[in-house]
Amino acid sequence: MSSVTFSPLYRQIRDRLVHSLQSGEWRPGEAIPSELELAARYGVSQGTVRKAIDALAAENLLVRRQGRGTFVASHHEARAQFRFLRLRPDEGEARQPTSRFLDCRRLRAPVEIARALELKAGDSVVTIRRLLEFDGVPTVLEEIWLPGAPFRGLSAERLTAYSGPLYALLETEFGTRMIRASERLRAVAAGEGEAVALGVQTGTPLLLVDRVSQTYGDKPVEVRRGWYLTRDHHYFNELS
Amino acid sequence: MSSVTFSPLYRQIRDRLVHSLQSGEWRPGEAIPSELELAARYGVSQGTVRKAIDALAAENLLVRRQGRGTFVASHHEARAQFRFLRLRPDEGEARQPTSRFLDCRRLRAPVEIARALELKAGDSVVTIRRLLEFDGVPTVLEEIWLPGAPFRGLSAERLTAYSGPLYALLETEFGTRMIRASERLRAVAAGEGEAVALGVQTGTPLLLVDRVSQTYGDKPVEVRRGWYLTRDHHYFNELS
DNA sequence: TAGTGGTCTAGACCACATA
DNA sequence: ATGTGGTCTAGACCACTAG
Repeated sequence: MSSVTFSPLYRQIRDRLVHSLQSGEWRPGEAIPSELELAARYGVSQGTVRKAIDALAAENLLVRRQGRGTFVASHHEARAQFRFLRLRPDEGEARQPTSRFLDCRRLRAPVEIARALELKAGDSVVTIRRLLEFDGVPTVLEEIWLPGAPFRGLSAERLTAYSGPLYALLETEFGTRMIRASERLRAVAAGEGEAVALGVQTGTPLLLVDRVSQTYGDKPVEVRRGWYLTRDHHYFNELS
Repeated sequence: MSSVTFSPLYRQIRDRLVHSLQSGEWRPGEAIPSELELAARYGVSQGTVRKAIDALAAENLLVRRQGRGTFVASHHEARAQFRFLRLRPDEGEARQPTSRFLDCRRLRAPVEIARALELKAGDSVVTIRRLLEFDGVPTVLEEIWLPGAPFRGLSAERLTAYSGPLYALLETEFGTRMIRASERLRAVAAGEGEAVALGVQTGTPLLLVDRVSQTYGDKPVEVRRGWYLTRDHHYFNELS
């Protein structure tokens, strides 16, 4: 086998596990089969399955729980709540924001959005605008873009009826799980619209956060732009 | 052994390896002994040493190179250059900035700095101000605070004579290696000083980055505040 | 060719959760 | 008591690097 093609067994097992996750064979929050069962199924040793699962646990696709089993990660779990929202209060514990939905429309994808979501120009997309409030204080204004097809039933009513994290809703109701995202941050001056929404003066410095999220297979399925008011909060990041 | 105290063998080996790194037994860039040698030294199997090394490689303290050996990570390596500088150009490849040192003074630690560095109020500290330029464009203004004792010989001349990354100099000349850092980001308006240094108008939105860096044993050894001009650059972050 | 890390296996035993 | 993941071992063989 040529060296550029070489892929160790545990990597192949990892990929088959991802395929099972992607196909919905095991759903978020559920346990996957035990290591010994999987070893038997794939005809490899337990150690090889273990290494494959270790890799997926490191990627946060699976969660190991000693004595209980290995579970498919879910945005409904408490530990996942702050993985994709890095804003923290300057003082005190991080708290769950409440979201106020301002808008939810379907339209044809603008060129920029289409490119980021790997759609054809003119394909249908859903756009959402919302305001996140911490303890009643408007702190983040967000503009979200999703491909229309996988989120056909998404509407303002559906969003308003739900109180948890958006990604949890998308995971449960539409079977699309966000597993990774990349963000680009900038400092900008608040425009008219942002200023009104966040209750600050035009020109106030805001943290602009552009995000592209991906699901299984590195497929981009969300584009998001957020304006963060960092008067009493900050964006937290660990470098290692 | 009570469950709160339980520490697996590979974890103990990991800690002994860290101790050897901290004591300078193996220096940045050098190879550590082979897995079999270490297994013999510690009286455990190769597999256990392997797991300990895997953990340290995941923490970026060691770097594995198949066929060659395992090496102590160093800030002199190309792969480390952008681990602690997350600013990237909006267009094109990331390039190494040049730094212009504005100031380097020794003084008694202000209360805030002393607390962050776990010093006694009044202990000696070194403070550095510098400007990072990308392709000649001033883009980051930084104010750095280091404890005085470990960096006794640090001076403006020493800094100016050196052209590489600051952490590489601190590692080589003073034996202190930064291994981890946490950052807090905010958007702020440029004050008089920042505006002049960066060549922008007062009030221009800037990305304010506050960092605390740690060396072995989670000991904080650097406090840094940076003002990032995000006109043509952005702060990049991966969420997973 | 020798030495290094990388993969894979088989088996024993430990820690933890649940019934 | 049972079943799960977690640890540890010993040994065989593969992939890669360097002399």
